[in-house]
Amino acid sequence: MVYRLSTRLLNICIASFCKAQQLEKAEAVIIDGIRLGVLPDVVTYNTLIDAHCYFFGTDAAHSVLYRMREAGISPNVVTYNSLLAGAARNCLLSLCLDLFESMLQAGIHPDVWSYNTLMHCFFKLGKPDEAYKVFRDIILSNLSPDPSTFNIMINGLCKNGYTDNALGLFRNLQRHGLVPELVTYNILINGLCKAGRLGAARRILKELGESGHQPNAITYTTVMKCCFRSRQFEQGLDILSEMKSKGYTFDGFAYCTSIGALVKMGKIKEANDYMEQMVRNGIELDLVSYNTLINVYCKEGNFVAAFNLLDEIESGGLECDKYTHTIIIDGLCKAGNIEGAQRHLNYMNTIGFDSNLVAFNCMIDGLCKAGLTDHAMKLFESMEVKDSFTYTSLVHNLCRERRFRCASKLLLSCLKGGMKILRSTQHAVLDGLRCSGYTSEARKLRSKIRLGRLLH
DNA sequence: ATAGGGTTAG
Repeated sequence: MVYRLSTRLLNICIASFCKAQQLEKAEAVIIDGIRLGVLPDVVTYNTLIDAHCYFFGTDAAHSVLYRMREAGISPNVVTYNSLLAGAARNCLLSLCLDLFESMLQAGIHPDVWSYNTLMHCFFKLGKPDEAYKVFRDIILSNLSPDPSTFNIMINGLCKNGYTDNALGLFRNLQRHGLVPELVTYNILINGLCKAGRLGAARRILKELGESGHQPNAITYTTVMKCCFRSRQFEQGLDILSEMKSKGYTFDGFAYCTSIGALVKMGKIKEANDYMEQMVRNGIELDLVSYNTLINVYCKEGNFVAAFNLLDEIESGGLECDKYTHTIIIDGLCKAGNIEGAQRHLNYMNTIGFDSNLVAFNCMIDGLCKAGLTDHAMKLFESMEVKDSFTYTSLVHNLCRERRFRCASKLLLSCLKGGMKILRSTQHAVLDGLRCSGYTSEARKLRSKIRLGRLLH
């Protein structure tokens, strides 16, 4: 009895060190315990494995598993679930499947958590059919699905483009008398909104209000983002002030959503206020937050501060990504520093981001606006992938320079690539050709545009 | 455990 109690205490102690990411202290406690005659048990090792998965990855966790077996302790379903979660987090599908296999071979029955994790992994890798098979297995087996099963399903269906199925599953739950959790509502509202189904999203939001759940900060951030995404800026700002006045705590997500929208609206001063508040409140900055802040600095022309943050990212052990570089390049272009932008673009290419389409688009647009159209054309020709942004910048600028035949050529290759381009852009080219006397060219272009519409 | 945040043209 005394022994069991001690092991429990040992495990509680180890769990708190693991949670604080002090794994060497956890190990030291194990050694002390052994010295005192208190041996680690399966819970001890499971705690360690879970923490290793989280902080150091699956390989580290597997070496703990090895030590566990050496110590003569057999893994159980919890052990495997931790390993599965680690593998799923890193999208290591084949590892997930291997773990399932060895679990079965060891005679350990997977539980709902195991299945949920596998399902989530399939969804994350864009394999909704496989995920659905797992879901069916849960239903057909004598395990019963838990609320997370449905949340993972609804989220996965939304993320993979099956919004209607997600909505259907949600309604099915309600028909069976199950009360959806707040998470479920949040998942569905976000999914519907991203699919452009604003009416349905609003309906679910209303139902959430009638459900007895209190919306949380995530609900507010989600809905706010929905408004901004659909360019309903005033409504988004209303939700922002409601969130503030109701005393919700802002985390990095809420701040970044608000700051990003304010920058887009040109409210740089307000964006800066929120930025200062965010830092003052001690929000730990991750890469997305850094990028958001760098964007604010760029848009207010404070490139010293922007580049300082760039250094801070790297010295803090994070790595700039394509967003960081795009924000810098676009910022320099918009501030009229074309040479600086070109320099950063070259630098970006040398460090391996040479297929950053958005950054190239920003550079093209910047060159165009600076009147360096030929330079922009050269860059355009060197690009392997182009999209409608690329074409729109160039076509508009060529029209401005009254080079309508060149614009027409580009417009055609854009349409031939199956890319959508605004009617107003097409009309700019057509009208330009007509007004400058190229009537037959205009006619030809118009019929080709019509043909293109039929084909795509 | 499952939910929310960052970049470009007109």
